Amino acid sequence: MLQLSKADKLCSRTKIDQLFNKGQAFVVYPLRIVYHIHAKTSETECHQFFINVPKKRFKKAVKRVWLRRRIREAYRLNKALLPASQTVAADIAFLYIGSEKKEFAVIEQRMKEALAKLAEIIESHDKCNAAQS
RNA sequence: ACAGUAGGCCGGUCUGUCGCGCACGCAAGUCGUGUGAGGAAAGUCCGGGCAACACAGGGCACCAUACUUCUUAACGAGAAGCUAUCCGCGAGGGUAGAGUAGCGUAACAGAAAAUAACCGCCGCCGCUGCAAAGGGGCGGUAAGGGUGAAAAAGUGGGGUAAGAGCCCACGGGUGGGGGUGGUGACACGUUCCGCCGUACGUCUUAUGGGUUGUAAGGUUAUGUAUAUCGGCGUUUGAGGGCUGCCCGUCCGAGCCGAGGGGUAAACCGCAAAGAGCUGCAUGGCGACAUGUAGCCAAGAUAAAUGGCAGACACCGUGUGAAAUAUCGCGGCACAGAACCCGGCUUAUAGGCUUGCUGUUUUU
Repeated sequence: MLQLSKADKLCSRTKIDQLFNKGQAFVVYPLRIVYHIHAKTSETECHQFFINVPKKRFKKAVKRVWLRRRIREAYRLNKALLPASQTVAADIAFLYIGSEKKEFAVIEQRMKEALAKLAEIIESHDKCNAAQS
C-alpha cells in the first residue's frame, strides 16, 4: 500500500481549522507534527495528512516544493507504520520548522520516528474507545 | 593563436524501481494507453485580449509619453538613423534629446553664481618723507590671478589714464532669409540681417488614458430568520450609479450601525485553433511583412510534473613519463506554471556559434 491518493490528503478547510484549534502537537526536528484524532464518520475514512513549508523560512518557491516533495515521499513510503483503526482516524499536519534544506535520508529517518510515536497514540485511543463500547 | 567587442542558440541524456496530476479507452480495476514546467514559468514595470460596473454631457485636477522615419493588434516596446557629449588604440559602448516668454534655484569652494571689483591695473585728492617710496580716501577698469561643473564669446590690431565688441579684420556659436542633398531628424556651403553663459525645476504645448482585475465574473447546492435594538428617510428625497473632485443627470423606498443565523462545497470561467509555433521561399539595411507546407503541445486548486539507486556526458582537481588515456575525489547554474498573449527588467554553472576589432607569428 504505497499509493497515495486524494483520499489521503487533508483538503477540507473546516477540518484543517479544527485540526489547529483542537489538535495536539510534538516536535521531531525539523518536523513539527500537529494531530487530531477523531471518531470515524464513515467506513472508508482513513488517516489524512497535510504538509506545510512556511514561506517565512523559505522565500523561494523552488525550495518549498523541494521539501514538500521529500516530506510527502517520506510519508508515502512509511505510512504503513500507522495502525489502521476501526473506530478512529487521525488528521495529521507536518510542518517543516527547520531553516535549511535537509537530505531525504534525514527527513525519512525523522518521519519514521514521528510515525512510530503517532502509532502509539492512536493505539491507546483505539483501546480506550474499545473499552468504552 | 591570444585578447576583446556586438549578437544568436543550447542549458543535460539514458536505465531500473516505487509513486503523483490530467485526458481517453474498455472486458470496469487500485486496469491499460497517452501526456505532464521555463528561458526566464520570476519581478508585476508597460501594452492588449477577456470579464464586471457604467455606457446624457461639460469643466477642473491627476498620470504617462516627448529628436526623426519606420515596425507592430497595441505599447512607455522594437528597428534603422540624426544631434550633443563622455569612455575606448579600435571593433564598439554609455548618457541626454518637444518649447523657452516669464519666474525660481545653483551645494562646496570662491571677492562674486548674474545688479560680478577680493587681489591687481589706472586717475584724482589729502598725509608721512629730502627723495625713492609707503599708506588712506573717492572714482574708473572684466586685460591678468586663484576657486569652481559653470566666471560673462576666440586670435590679432586699433584705441585708452588703465581698460573693455568700445571699434576693425579673420574666425566660432546660434536664430532668421534664400540654395543644394535627404521621406525626415539633419548635413553642406551662402548671405552678413539679428544675437552671444550653463544646468535643473516651475510653466507652456501636443498626444494618450473611464475604473477594477480570473480572489474578475457566472451557475448550482446546503442552510435560513434577518428575531431584537438604535439612527436617518419616503416629493421637505435617505441612499446609490455615472472615474478623483465639481456641476449636471439618472435610479430611488429603503439605507446605515449593533446583534443573531447559515455556508465556507461543486461546476463553469479553464486548458482553447491563435495578433499561435516551426521550416522554406519572396520583399526589406533591419524590426518585420506576404505566401506556402507541417504541427496542436501541462492544467493543479492545502495545489501533480517526483523520491531512491546507477550509467554516460561536461567542468575542476589529484595521482602519473603522459594530452583529451587510466584510476580516485568533488561539482553540475538560475529557478517551479496558477486566466491567456506581446514586450521590458532582473537571476543564471557550463557550453556551442556568427560578424567585426587589436596584437603577434607564418606564408
